[in-house]
Amino acid sequence: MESIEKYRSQFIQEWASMSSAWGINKAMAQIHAFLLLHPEPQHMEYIMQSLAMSRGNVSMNLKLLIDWGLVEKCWQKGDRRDYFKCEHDIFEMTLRIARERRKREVYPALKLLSKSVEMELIGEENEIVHMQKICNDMLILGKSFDAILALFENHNKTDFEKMLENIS
Amino acid sequence: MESIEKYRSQFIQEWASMSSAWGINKAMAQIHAFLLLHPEPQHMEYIMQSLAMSRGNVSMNLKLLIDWGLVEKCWQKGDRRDYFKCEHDIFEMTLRIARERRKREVYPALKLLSKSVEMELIGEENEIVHMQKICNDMLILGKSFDAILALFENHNKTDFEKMLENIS
DNA sequence: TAAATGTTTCAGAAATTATTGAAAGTTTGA
DNA sequence: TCAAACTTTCAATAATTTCTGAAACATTTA
Repeated sequence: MESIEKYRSQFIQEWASMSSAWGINKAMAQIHAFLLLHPEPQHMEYIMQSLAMSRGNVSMNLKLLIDWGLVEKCWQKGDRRDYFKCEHDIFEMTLRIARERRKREVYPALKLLSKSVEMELIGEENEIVHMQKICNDMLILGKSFDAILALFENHNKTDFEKMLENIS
Repeated sequence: MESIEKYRSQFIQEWASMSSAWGINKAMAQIHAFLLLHPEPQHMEYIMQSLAMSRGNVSMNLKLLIDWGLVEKCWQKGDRRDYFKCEHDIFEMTLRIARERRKREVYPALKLLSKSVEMELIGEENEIVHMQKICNDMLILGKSFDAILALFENHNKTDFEKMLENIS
């Protein structure tokens, strides 16, 4: 008969240890997992205490999570403190992550590639043709992935499940 | 009539500046872009000089690129130095990146989620049910993405293009 | 309006990651 | 077998990123 806190913090630690491979910082991953695993909204004091993290760090990373659309503020009546709740629907959560990554990571890459493809170069034929081909190929594949993500963003869970059935 | 070197290094710099958002280190991104944009294999000395990077750094990151399956060593007859060439087929390159990321990032996450779902907990009903549900939902969605990646890995470019046509 | 309660910001400190360069290691061919 | 040519490793250093905590800021209510 172990307490749930123990399993929760173990999960949070292990989840956060993978965060750098996924390109997000550890504190952000911890706070997100913490809110995800709690059924009810939590306030800052309790997050700070549970994760042994400074007020500044919690505040900054909650703000980042809000920017990503993964967490929002809410209030409990009779309590002046801000509470924070996260999206508990995993499909919806994934949609939001996909949307942000598309905006922050995919789009700048496509922009650089388009610019490179459009650039008109003269001289040293072989190498230029090669560079243009590489950029063009990356642009085409990049656009395909972008299209897949856009599609994912604009469909609901049922559509996605149907697509998965068709695909396999 | 500008020299191609200028455009090449500009591309390499801008591409590498996005690397941290994609979770890979700058030197690795630079070397990969450098080899990608050169039609012929290159040796270490030239990479070091072109990217103004130390021997150790180039050596280490070439090794990492080889581990990722993105670069391989080759030789030119009459020359004892190692030359390095990268996969120039962008679709094949993407396949290899997908395969590695699946192995390094997706699989450990699925493993943790499975472990958490299988864990038998007693007491504090509400919170446990919630935690199990979240882990289970993440596991299901994670498996779907893993399946999509696996599918991508096992098909060729033509299959992929067909899928894209059907999907839109 | 002022005290109480709560939140955000930000400069400096700490931790983490990346980079260098020189020494050790390896391979080749005379 | 030895020297020449080249590559790898790794301890020290540098750069970057993250975190802290205290001060500034904001809001509420008596």
